[in-house]
Amino acid sequence: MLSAKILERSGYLRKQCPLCKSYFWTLRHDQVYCGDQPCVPYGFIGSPPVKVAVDSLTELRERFLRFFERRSHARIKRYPVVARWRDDVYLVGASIYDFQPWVTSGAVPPPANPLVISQPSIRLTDVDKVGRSGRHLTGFEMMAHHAFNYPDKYVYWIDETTEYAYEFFTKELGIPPEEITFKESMWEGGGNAGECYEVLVRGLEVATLVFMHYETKEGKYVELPLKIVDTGYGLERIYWLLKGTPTIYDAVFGPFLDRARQKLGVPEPPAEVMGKASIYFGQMDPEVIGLEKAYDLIAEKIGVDGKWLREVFRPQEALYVLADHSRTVSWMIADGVIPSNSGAGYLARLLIRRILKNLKLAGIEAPLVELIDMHLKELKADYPEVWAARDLILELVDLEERKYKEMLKSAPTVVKKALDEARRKGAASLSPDDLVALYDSFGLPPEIVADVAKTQGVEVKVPDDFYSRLAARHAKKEKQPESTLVEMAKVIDLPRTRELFYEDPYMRSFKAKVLRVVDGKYVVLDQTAFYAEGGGQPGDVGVLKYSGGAAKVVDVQRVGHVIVHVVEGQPPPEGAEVVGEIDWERRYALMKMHTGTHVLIQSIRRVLGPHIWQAGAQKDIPSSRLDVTHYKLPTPEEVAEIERLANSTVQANLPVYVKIMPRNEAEAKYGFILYQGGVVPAREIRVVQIGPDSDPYDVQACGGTHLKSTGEIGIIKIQKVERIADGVVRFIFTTGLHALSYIQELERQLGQAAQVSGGSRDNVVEAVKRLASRAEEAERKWRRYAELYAKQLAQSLKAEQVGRYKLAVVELDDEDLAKKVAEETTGKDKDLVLVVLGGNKLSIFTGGVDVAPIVKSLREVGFRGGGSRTFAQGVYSGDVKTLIDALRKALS
RNA sequence: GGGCCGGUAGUCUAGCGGAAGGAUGCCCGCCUUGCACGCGGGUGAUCCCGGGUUCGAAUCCCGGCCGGUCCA
Repeated sequence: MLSAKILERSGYLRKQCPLCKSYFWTLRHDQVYCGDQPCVPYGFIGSPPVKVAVDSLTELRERFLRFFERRSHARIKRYPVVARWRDDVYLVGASIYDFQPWVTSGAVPPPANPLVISQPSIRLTDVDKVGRSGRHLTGFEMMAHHAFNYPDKYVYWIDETTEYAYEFFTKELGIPPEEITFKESMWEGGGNAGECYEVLVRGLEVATLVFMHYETKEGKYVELPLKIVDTGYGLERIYWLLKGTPTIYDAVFGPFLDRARQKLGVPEPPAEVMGKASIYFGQMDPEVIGLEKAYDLIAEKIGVDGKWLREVFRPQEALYVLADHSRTVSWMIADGVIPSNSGAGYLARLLIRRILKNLKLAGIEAPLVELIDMHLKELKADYPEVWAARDLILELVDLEERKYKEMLKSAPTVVKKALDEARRKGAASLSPDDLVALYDSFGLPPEIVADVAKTQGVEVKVPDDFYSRLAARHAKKEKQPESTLVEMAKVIDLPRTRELFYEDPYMRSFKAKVLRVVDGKYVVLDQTAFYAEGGGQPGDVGVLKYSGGAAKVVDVQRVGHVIVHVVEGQPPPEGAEVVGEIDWERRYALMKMHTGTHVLIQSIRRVLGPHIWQAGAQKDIPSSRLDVTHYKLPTPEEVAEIERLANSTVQANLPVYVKIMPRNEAEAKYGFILYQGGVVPAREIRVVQIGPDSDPYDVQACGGTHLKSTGEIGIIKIQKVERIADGVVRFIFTTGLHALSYIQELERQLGQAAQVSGGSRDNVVEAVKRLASRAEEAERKWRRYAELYAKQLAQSLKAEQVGRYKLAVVELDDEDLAKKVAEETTGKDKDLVLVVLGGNKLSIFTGGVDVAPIVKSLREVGFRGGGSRTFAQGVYSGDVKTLIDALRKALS
């Protein structure tokens, strides 16, 4: 039982729902059901529970935040929707995501305690229901207050949290207490769990109050030292409740929908029908009973024609999808997501394609860019950062729309091909498996396939379970856990290795003591200057010298809190004193690469735009690579500009500072742009800053070894840019002396090319062009003469009459020429059998003579080969004369 | 990161073990006041690259590269 003082004090009763068996608290003696979907229908549509003047989402959000500020919560700025501080999810799906895992695990203190926030969140789990159910959104704001209770610092818990909710809904919003139901439930997610209240008003869940205090381990609940108040108030849901509109979309996107309807000439939906449908839709799950059946059921309940209902609904649904998805996509792009075929980018593409598909199926023809631009103007006030990314959003949407149209254009051909194939196999239409294959390989949604097939006169039935079939095809494979170099258990008792490479990145040799040797090749020291692989920088190599020998260090890895040296040769004995020497030339080159990477990504960002984020990087010699998010291959001019900017930064010889900072402080000061290299798992993070405090060029969280100043990089040379995936561009570059070698190599090749082409270095291009045109000319001439020669040969060909056929034998080594001769002769004379001999190869060309019996007889005398009706080819062994005789015999 | 599909004239596409075919474009001519259409002729392809199987590979197999798409 989950109880709260405010409920008991106010006279709430605890009851059990006869349908879902949940326990709930209510003031109404006559309330039987829990008040949640699907046990009860919505009761607020057309008649909201209060007449309170809340005119916009902005106002509601502000009232919520102020309400908690007045109750001593610190207001926190919203986090990005892209969860760059986590490696387990792409997008933020709830306000608590902002604090997982570092705060929730207790490793990092929260930015304030208690705090209040309104966090834009994205959830794609119910994406198929958006636009249809009347209440599902892919993007929403979760308004939340959080309190983190530590063993030594208590903030507040169930009683206060419930009272806040009670007061917010009753006093701030003026909802009568008897309208509010608190349903008890259990919440689980992200490895944590706890009891919770679902706050319900007239059938709509408007908030969830989670009391998180368990960790889930092997299916069991383990009490956490930290007790976290995790609440979520749905901004859009509450606004809908207050407005009582037929769907949540009408409430949230009302002004936009009006303008869109006007522009597209889509009539206002009949509010009463929409409202009723929304209520019924809320109570059924179209995935389970099937969408078509759901429509029919609803039509029946409302008392209208099913076909009519569909016609009314389809364009409205399309607009709802447009409104919801376009806001979500805008959030994503503004946060640096580039639509692509993998990663978070795929999710953005998915949403854009869903919009396009729905508009098309509803028969709405309008450029998506214009519709989205219209929406952006509505979003401007609430989301200024979205407005700032307007140009990028529109460009990317336009790009996606064009790609999608391109795909649709290919649809008739693809569908026709699939139909032909199906017919060949004896099927009259496309099977569900065919549809899945078409979607998988070409991205053609089954509805569109059905549409296209119809125009080709074939009915295709789209199965209701299409998407689960698709899922089955992509059944997950077991991911094998990454094996660590050395079993953690074998080094867990050792003290943390002292990291000399951080204390002095320029240290080349050091003295240390051998603490342990595992399996004769893994050496752990008490301290080391060998950098352990991490952050895209390879581990160092070098040597460990000790009295009586030396061992080569070939790799260095972190295992837990110690650093393991992988050695070849006789390892030093445990307890020995060693002198470690690192391969400084290599290491120094890698430092140039690493600092160079930071300079480069910032230069790319400054040239191409703020949507540039690191998508991966590997430092190596002689070349390194840096993958960034960008939607097209940069032009040679852009690359040149990036190089110029990067090298002027090198020349400016900016200082490079490394600071260890508390996570919250660093995030507050620099923002999430810190996390270019991925997740940094620590309470304190290592910040690498290039340039002075007053005007830093670049700041990143990074665990690598860096130079003291950018001048040491020497030079940054981009060698190649390539698109490794949609939305990801790879820069291959080099620095320092490796860059010099590269340039020298280019020069050497240029010199050679000049020599071969007979020009000088200054005019190689001219010389090569000349060569190419000469080659072309020669080719043309060769063709002409070959043609002439073939004609000549054809004319001088002596054919002997054999039976009713003519036989000609010619010796030719050139297959192309032989073909030409054959064209000349067999085309004119249908009775001619032309035999071309070349080496031990033999070809027979005829104009119309069946070659099969000839080949058969030739095989008997050493010929191996075959061919079509009028052509044969093969090799022979033995005497030519025998062969020709056999031929004559076969012909006559 | 993984699965699926594909890569043949400038562009689109057929062929899927036996002489690389069509459409469109381009060039020339005819028709026309001119353009477009129409007609006749011509031009244009290392069948993505490398290896293997075969007498013979665009076609089958293996490995790359590139593109598309779906799923994480």
